[in-house]
Amino acid sequence: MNSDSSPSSRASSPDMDGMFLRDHHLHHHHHHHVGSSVSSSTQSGDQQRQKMTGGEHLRSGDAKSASVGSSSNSNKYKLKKQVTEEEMYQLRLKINGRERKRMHDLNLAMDGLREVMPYAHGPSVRKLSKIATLLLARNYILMLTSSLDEMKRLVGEIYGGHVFLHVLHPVERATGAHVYPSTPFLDEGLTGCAPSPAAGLRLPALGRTAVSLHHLPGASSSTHPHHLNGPHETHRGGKGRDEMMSAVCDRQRLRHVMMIVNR
DNA sequence: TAGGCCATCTGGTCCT
DNA sequence: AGGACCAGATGGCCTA
Repeated sequence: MNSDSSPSSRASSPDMDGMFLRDHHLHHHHHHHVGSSVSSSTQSGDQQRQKMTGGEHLRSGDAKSASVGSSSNSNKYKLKKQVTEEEMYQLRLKINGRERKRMHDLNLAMDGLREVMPYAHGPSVRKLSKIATLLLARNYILMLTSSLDEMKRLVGEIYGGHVFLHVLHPVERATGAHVYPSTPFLDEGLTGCAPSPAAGLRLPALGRTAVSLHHLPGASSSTHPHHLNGPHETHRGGKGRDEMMSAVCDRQRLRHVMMIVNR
């Protein structure tokens, strides 16, 4: 399954069963055979299967053949040796299929996360990348946590401290410093300007695909399709927080808040 | 065209 | 032993 069903989706994914073995995988110890691997990616499944089951298909780098060679039990060795190439082919297909399913499930979970993220959804909006989704989610959680804490403090003040429930933010617990999301959800993780070292999300080493911070949706530009800033404040005491406070002052909503707090 | 993002395959490791 | 998980490698698609 291709999880990209949005405008950002690829036009097509290679035939799954057909690409179970690329040329560069057959030549596992000879990576960077660019020329041959390019053509192999367009081969049909039958063509690749023929390679796999052909005379020179099993290199020492192959997992199963390697396990055969490393076996210390001679009987086991003979049994392993009897595994036919067809069986190995089927096993490879099976393993690849499991891995595909695992990644698809991961992508489904990522889609579920995107659905609850505060950014523009829609068919005309490019969906968040995986890294952007995770960074946004983290900062969104941080913001919600501190907002909840502030609501509870306000409720406590209104009721003369009788219902004062100060829930320490995880970062506060770790550092003793009070935490407010001073930047848009995504911005914090992207810039590394987290409230504290404990909260700072360091960008992982992304290999050849280094993330361009300024290109991530909503990171800085308000003209980008994703407005992560949206109705949420960009700093302490911003518009979003004012709205929240006014909402809390609404008597009906205050009752609702009290129900939640005292639950 | 380069860079970003992604899907897929693969081999290794860990767990049940 | 088999499955889950992970990271590396590779090629395809898209966009600035």
